[in-house]
Amino acid sequence: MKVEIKDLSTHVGQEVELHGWVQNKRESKTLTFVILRDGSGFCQCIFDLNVLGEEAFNEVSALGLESSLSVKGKVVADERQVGGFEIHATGFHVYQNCGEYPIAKKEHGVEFLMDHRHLWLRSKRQWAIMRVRNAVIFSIHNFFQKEGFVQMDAPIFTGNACEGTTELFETDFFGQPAYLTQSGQLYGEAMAMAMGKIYTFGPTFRAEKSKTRRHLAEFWMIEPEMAFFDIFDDMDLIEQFVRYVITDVMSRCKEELEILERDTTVLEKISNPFIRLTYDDAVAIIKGEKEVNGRKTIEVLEEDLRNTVQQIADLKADIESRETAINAGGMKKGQVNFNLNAIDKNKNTIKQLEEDERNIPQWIESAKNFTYGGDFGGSDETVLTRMFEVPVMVYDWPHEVKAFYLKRNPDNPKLARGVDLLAPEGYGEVVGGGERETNEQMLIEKINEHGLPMEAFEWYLDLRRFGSVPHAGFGLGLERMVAWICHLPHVRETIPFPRMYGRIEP
RNA sequence: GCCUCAUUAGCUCAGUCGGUUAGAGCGACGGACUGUUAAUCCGCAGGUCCCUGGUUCGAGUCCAGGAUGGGGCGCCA
Repeated sequence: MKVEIKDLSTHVGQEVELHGWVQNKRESKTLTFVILRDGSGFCQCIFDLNVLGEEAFNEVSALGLESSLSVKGKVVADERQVGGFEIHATGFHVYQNCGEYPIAKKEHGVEFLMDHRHLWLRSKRQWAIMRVRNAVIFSIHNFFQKEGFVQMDAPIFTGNACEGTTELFETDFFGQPAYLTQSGQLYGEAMAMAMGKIYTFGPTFRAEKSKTRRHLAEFWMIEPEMAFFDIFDDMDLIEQFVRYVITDVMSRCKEELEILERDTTVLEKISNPFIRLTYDDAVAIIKGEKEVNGRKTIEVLEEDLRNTVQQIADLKADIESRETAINAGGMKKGQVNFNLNAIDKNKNTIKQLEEDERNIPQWIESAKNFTYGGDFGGSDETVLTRMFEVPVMVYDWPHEVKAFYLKRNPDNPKLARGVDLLAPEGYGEVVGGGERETNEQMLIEKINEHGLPMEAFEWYLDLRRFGSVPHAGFGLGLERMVAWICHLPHVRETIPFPRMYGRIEP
């Protein structure tokens, strides 16, 4: 009977047939252990010389990693195994025995792995990440659907740079210049006026030459837009939404998060209320004028820097002692390998820590010198979120630094009702949104101020001419959300084939 | 666009003050051993030291320029 690995628990004691690839293999004289992966899971299959006979046994022993095959055998429960089951093979069919597989069972560099992304996706960590991504997408749809939102799609080709700020990819649309969308936001507003509550879910393109762990040139964004919502309704929804998605994904991806060695106690903090700060309060905290739990940002950062320096020293001492032990001789080869591996790992960690060591002083300077009125930089976000265990929402921004379509605070027209949700653990801005300007005249002023072509916004202004209502929305960066949930060092691992500055293949 | 770090075997990395024939581990391959989970043992193969130019009796090593990549800033989700 043909079954998938994920369903083995319902077939204990039965003869089944699995189809998959050799994820790993260990051989001995009479037994060969193959970790088979079929996309749904991993399962050890045991091939016994005495069961299969010499010819068949030699064939399976000779299989290279990622060879494809089907295996017939009996399902046996075994607690020691990943997934809890193993197969005692009675027969098999090889689809292809492949040669040396490029991705070895050891640490690889980023560039090598990115060049082999089409194969890297098969590895266990990537498998886990892609399943979390899938779960996040599923949860997002679940949340909005149960809340009565209608999913609608914004166009990907646009005729103009709609927000006028970022650089866009230009393309040819039947002889006219066109751009790949940087946001579905404006179209979302039009759709919300038709349906009440909508959300878009699609790819977004930014032509910025960003080289950071948070940026992609092509990424997926979820943009809900709600009629009759103000900034506070918006923040309530953001909080509810983010909490729902994370809680749901944690419960459905236990195995995946375990593979990723994600410390979920940090994620569980999501059940506590999120921090809400006005821009003014956030600036005071960043600059160290206001304490959080009796501590100032600069002190915390300086302590982080000292810890980093200490960690580097500790790791170097560890490397040195291992090297001394190896050079002293008398060590078994296996032990030597183990120590060499540990040294390699430590050296990699040191490289990362040394980058922190170079960056943290810059962040401290940037925090000290932050001038009121400016937008937050990546480092300011890191500094601010470093002070809290839960996501932080910052709202009421100086209107100059935010998009033209944001509504002004009626009590203080210098402030725009935008809100950013900053994730903990250095993941930065995961959500950006706010209440939209409803006043036609204010919008016209802003469009002129930004030097945008008025004729391209006539349709948008119509939304304020015909039944204008308070409304709000936000945009969630899918990849940043996945990176945060999985605790990944870079968003490039959260999308099957990342498109970023300097990377268009594979 | 700016700052910073890097580039040596298929992969991960050593390579001292500029010195003679460039090393290790992993992987691969051949063999021994083993209910194994990246920690057994022996053997074997494997190099355009990123590119160009310069300094020098001599450059993987020093200098200049370039390419590619990592990270940070700006920009943003």
